[in-house]
Amino acid sequence: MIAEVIVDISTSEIDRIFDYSIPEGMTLFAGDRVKVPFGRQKTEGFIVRIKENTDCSHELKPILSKLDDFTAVLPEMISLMWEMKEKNNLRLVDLLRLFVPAMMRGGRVREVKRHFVTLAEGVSEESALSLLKPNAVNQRAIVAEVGQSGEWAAILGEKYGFSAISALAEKGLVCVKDVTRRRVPHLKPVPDKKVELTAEQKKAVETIMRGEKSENLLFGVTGSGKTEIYLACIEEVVTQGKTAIMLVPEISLTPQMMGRFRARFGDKVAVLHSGLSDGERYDEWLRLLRGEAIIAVGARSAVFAPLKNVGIIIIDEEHDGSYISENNPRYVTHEVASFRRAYNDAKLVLGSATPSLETYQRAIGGEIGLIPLKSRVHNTKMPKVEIVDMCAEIRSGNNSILSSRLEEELGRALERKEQSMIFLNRRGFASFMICRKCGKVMKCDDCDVSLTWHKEDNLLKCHYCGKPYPVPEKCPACGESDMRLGRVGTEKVAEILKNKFTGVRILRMDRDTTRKKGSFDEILSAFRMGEADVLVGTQMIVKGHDFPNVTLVGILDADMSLYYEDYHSAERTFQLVTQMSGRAGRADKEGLVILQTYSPRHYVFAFARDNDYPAFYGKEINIREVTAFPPFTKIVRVLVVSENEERAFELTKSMLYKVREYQKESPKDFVAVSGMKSPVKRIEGKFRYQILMRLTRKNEDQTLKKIYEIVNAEDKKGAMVFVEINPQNMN
DNA sequence: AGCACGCCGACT
DNA sequence: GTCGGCGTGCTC
Repeated sequence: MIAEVIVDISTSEIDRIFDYSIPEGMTLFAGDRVKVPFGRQKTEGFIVRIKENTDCSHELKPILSKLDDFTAVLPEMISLMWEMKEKNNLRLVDLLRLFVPAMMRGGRVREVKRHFVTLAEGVSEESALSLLKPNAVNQRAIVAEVGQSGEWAAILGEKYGFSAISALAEKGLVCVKDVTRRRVPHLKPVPDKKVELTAEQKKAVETIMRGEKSENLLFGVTGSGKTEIYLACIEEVVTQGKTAIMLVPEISLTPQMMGRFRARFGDKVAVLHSGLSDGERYDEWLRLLRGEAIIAVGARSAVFAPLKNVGIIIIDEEHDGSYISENNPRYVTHEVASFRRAYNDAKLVLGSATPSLETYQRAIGGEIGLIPLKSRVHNTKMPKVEIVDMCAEIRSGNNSILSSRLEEELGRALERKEQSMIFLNRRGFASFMICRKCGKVMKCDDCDVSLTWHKEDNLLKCHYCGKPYPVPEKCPACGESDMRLGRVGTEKVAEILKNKFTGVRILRMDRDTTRKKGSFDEILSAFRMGEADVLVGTQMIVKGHDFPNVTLVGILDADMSLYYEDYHSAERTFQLVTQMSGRAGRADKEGLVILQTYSPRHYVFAFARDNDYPAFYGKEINIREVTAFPPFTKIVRVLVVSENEERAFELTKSMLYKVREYQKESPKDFVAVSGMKSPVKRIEGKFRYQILMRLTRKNEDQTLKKIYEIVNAEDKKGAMVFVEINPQNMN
């Protein structure tokens, strides 16, 4: 027999099938990991198929050995691998690596064996206690603690002394065994208040499980009880003997939600997220593969959980950017989930209060089901949102980042001894140009997308059509000469607050203050405990935890994401304002949100203030259609990276020429094609050039295939080429 | 990714 | 005369 093997070396030239002969007496399956001779060395590889014959002309080398005592990659995942290669032009090894915990590769798996103490066979807690003298306090305590379930010797020894354990073992009352220790991620179970579902929730569960659509958008605001619905659906799936995957955004892996899953489903839950150690991740993964755990909860990579017979996949906060992997194997969690849903004939649930335009469009169009949740479970009121015109502030002489209105309300909140959150909208380092007086932002005439400043040639450029514009000296709208590139920092804001309000206690949360592991939770819990009056932070304070004592939320420079140079910006801003508003006044107190902006009349803010997603959607989708942006088109970026600028340039030019040739052949498949330097021209000493195009949806699969062909045919020596579909950021 | 084969400068 | 520089070519 012959095995098709993908060798575990991540290079494009080697990323193809190599045939090996299977030695007599070795049983192997597709998905097994094996050791193989490769060239003059030995390497690990993945079997992707077993077959009878080979097309290979020379003699095959034999497989040396099987690496694990289980099949690491499910047949489903091998199908998924081919699908993802076809759709995204990814390397097969990179995909296989995604399916398997990093720790397994390179023969680094070591099972940790530890002494585990249980009651000896035929010995009950009572009988053991009756045999022990009353003064053998430690031994009696150990017996009581070991009870039915057993305990680790290390833990018992620390509390009661190791001699007591050995004494008990000597008497034959307990049994000490070497057991592979499971590195369980520590999760405090939260009391699972299993409440009766409301009629609305019951109906939602019914529609998800037995409705006509197998994919549904669960559309409801924070506090509308989505988690209850998820739990109920999973419970039902589990009683059917099937498994479940629950996905949450990376940052909102709140201990609360995890805790509720653990409380409801106990050991049946395995968690998979980036915070785990390699060992923990491996153990949890193996429990899923072996069927010891049947519910996978985690961030985007958990969508690859090695579960058979999946009954339901849930993507909570489906609009969240963390569901899109931006590096090496680039993938969109929804697409993977959709594949697994179909493969297993399972249910797929997308949950959000502010769905991505694409998802909502699919729901409205009837492609997937739409389940709206209207009522908030605890009947809390949505906060009042006030929009403050920052240009008016400047005109009236206030040059501070804080509007007088926000300052006033901050003072009041401090007096009332209530907490406030100040959100600073700073993302990426792309700089747009804004007039400090009238708020005019420089935009592309053709694309209605704000222009980005390119440092090298001091030009403003459109990232979608490549058109360059000179940097204006005066505002073209009002003639003001104070045109600036927008940018602020949390440190600065904290400093200003300290000067304005003496004695105010401030916590800062951004990339800098959360670098250390665990500091994220530390800051949040300190704030919850009331150790500070104001929390100043970036993106990361938006999600997750609710703080019952927060009644004021300030959003500084809400436009920062609005004029961020991509077409998503309005959508992102809406999501952000909505979520940030959800932080204010969640309990019995009414909340206030002060939203500072240079463009107070922008439609996003009105819709966000009224909490009217459908209206926002209606407006935004119309703009996308008129301007030919996703979801009506697909944006494709071919990024060329090389240490040699000439090489990057030539390669880009050559591919651009071929793309243009193809565009001439079928012009209807393209909206736009352009080639230019990447906005950030040099990263880590490597020059970056790019080809940007927008494809119409009708023929996108074929057009993409053609683009992949062009890229793959190119001789890429001395350079790297990446093809990105709908890239989130375009540095 | 490795590791060999291959064709040009400073050393016993 | 040889030892070794790392350029490029191949791996079932």
